[in-house]
Amino acid sequence: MTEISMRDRIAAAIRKVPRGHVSTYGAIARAAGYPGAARQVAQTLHSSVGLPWHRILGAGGEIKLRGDSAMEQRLRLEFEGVKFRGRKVNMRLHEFNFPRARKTETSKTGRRSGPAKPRAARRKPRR
DNA sequence: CGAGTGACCCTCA
DNA sequence: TTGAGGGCCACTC
Repeated sequence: MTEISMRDRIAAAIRKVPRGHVSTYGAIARAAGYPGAARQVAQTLHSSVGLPWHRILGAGGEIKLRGDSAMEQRLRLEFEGVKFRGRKVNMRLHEFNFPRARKTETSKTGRRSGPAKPRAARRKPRR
């Protein structure tokens, strides 16, 4: 059952991000159960309302927005106590870790410890 | 039903 | 560190 739409699930993950913390599209997508669906996270933020969209940043903690939206997001985050490091956010201090997300904890290299799911379709036509 | 788009991510050089 | 390329997935026209 649980015919939950992907957006609802993503929205739920976004709502789990507490104030003063931030997350990335990829992290939200993974926490929602859709690894690689980072783009859908962005669309969900656009379609859904009432979500802390300003707490969602791009990879590396950089704001991928443009124009006034980017400025607003930055202001909102700073207002919540998020520190910015130049144009990027200091994820090291505010990157939220999802409770359900079991990413095998990155050791130290920060890389994913092997593809839990053999993405066979990840073939590269070498050109 | 097909093609294009998008508040993106990851990997390699 | 920065830059470029390829891939993923849902929604819209």
